[in-house]
Formats: sequence, C-alpha cells, structure tokens
Amino acid sequence: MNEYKTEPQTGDGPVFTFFNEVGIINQLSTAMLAQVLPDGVHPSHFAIVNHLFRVGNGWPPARIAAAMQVTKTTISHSLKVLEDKGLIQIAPNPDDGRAKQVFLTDRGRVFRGQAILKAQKKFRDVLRPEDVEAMTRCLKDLQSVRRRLDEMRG
Amino acid sequence: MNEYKTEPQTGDGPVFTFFNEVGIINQLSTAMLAQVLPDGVHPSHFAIVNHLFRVGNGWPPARIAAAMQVTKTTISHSLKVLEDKGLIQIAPNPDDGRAKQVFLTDRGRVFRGQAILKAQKKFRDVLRPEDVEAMTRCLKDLQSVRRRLDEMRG
DNA sequence: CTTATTTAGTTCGATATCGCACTAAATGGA
DNA sequence: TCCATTTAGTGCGATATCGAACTAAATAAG
Repeated sequence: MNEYKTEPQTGDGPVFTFFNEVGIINQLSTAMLAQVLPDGVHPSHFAIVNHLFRVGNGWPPARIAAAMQVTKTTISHSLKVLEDKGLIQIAPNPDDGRAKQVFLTDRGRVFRGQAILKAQKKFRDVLRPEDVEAMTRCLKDLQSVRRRLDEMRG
Repeated sequence: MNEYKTEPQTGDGPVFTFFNEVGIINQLSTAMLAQVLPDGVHPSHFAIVNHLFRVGNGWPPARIAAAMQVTKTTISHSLKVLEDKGLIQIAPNPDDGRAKQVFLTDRGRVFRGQAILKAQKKFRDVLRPEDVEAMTRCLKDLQSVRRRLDEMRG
C-alpha cells in the first residue's frame, strides 16, 4: 500500500500547502501515537487523560469538551469508555446539580506515564536532531497561526 | 462553549508541543473548510475530489486510498458517496479485471471550483498578511518533518 | 501448466464523532 | 417571586473510519 506515495502539490499557494502539510503530519503523528496505546484506547482518549493530568483534574465534562474542541456528546461517550477502563472517575458536582466532576484515577496516571514513555521512545527512534530543530523553529509561527484561527471559532 | 479556551502547555518539550499545535491547527482549518462545503460533503470527500482534479483522474480506488492515507474500506465508502452525488464516475478497468477507474465528472469539477472559491474567501477573511508570512516561513521545515514521518509508515 | 502468493475491492461489525432534540438545573430580568 | 434564558449532560440516528475476513483476478514459482 506504500508504493503510491505522492508529494503534495506546490502550485496551490502557501496557505493551502501549509494546511496540507499540517494535515499529513497530524495524521502520521497520531497514527504513531495510536501504535503505542493499548487496544481500545483511542488517541483522543489519551488526549483527555493527558489533559486531566496536566491542567484539568476535577473539571466538568463540558469544560473538557471545550478544551478538547469536541462536542459534549463526544466527551460524554469518551468519558464512559475511560470510566469503564478504570482510568477516570466521575462524581456529581456538589455545588451544581447539573454538572459532574472528572478525576484521574491512579490507574489513569500509571497508564499515562507508560504511554508517554512508549511514545517518547517511538518518536526518538524516528526523529533526528535536525528534525527537532525544525520543529522548534516552527513553534512560534505555528502558535501565532493557531491563535489567529482560534479567534474565529464561535 | 468558548469561554474555557486553554493555552497549550509549554513544559512538554518541543516535539510534543509541535504535534499539539499541528493537531489544533488541523482541527480548526478542517472545521473552517467544512463550513463552506454543502451538506453531506465531508472534508475528506473534498480532498478526494481535489486530488482527482489535480493529479489522479482515472486512478484506481486503491491508489487513491494510498494517496489519501486511508484504508481501502474507507475509500470504498467515500467513493460510493461521491458517486451518488454525481461528483465522480466509476468504471471497470479494461486492463485489470480486479481494478476500477475513478473519474471526476463535470459536476465534480464545478463543485470543486465553487468550494475552492468559498474556502479562499473564508481564509482571506481570517488570515492577515503576517499569518501567511508565518505559514510560508514554516513550509520547508514542515515538509522535512513530514518526509521524516513518512519514511516510517509501512 | 499448476499452484501459491499478491493485489483490488467489498462486506461486516465495531468505534468515534457529530447534530438535533430533550431534561434538569442554574441564572437573570420583570 | 415567576418566568425566560442559559448551561450541563444524555439519548438517538447518521456518518466516517477502521480491522478482519472474504472473493475474484493477476502474478510469481515450481
């Protein structure tokens, strides 16, 4: 299935080419991450666990959905999966009868640590120092573009 | 749903931050493209039509799948949708009893032109000259990273 | 030539995601 | 206070995508 690789076009202007490259990189990096996740754990699930670990432990599902930029329906489903796997716990919010609170469990923390380790190893096997330099060079520009696009949602 | 925007972390190393930004940009730009597509036409469908227009008219589904980096199952489904909408036509390959040939129809070409126009207008409304400059600056580095990741698939 | 292997495409079942509509709870305005 | 509006979460149906298993056709190995 790999003999038909095609180089992205160069006659479409920088904007289109940029989004095209970004799309391919996202697809390939997500696929690599998926390879190191246990069966039944989708990259989007990992993103949620990672998010809880870093900044949002105890957040309501609605807030996680906003951070992950998916609908409430999607988060509702994803959280059900993660709770069934014992990676998170969901409790009602004592201060708001509508809301819930999502907590990372110990198992969730262990899972995240192992996934991070495996992912780092995988990326280390693929990326050379000059690649990391290229990524570092891009960061500021990527962030500014992301902020501009972000202004537009809603 | 937009009051909980969170800035991506900066304590994760350049690689992780890079992939994070790329993922967000991809999501936001895809969402913007989806807004200008008629109902029932997914961004992935547009990508196929665009691909046929540019480099692959008459290609077999397997080759399109490889170019789009999706499975044969997915392409099979997507092509059915596009054929039902009259945007493509599928014929058996006279030289290979297993294979088919996919052709863009006139309606498909018109559809692509209109979508491109609307997308360009939308992006022009959002992006400032300095954004385009930032994207242009990144292109070479993005392409080199993409090529490195590409070496790894399969 | 015969058989084994590869390749193209489909079918089936599962999962992720979305939009829409709904309920329940909180909030704001009169 | 009372009602309208907003917000949190869920249920339902639809679609995109995948992996595994399958058929048919082409190719390679002997």
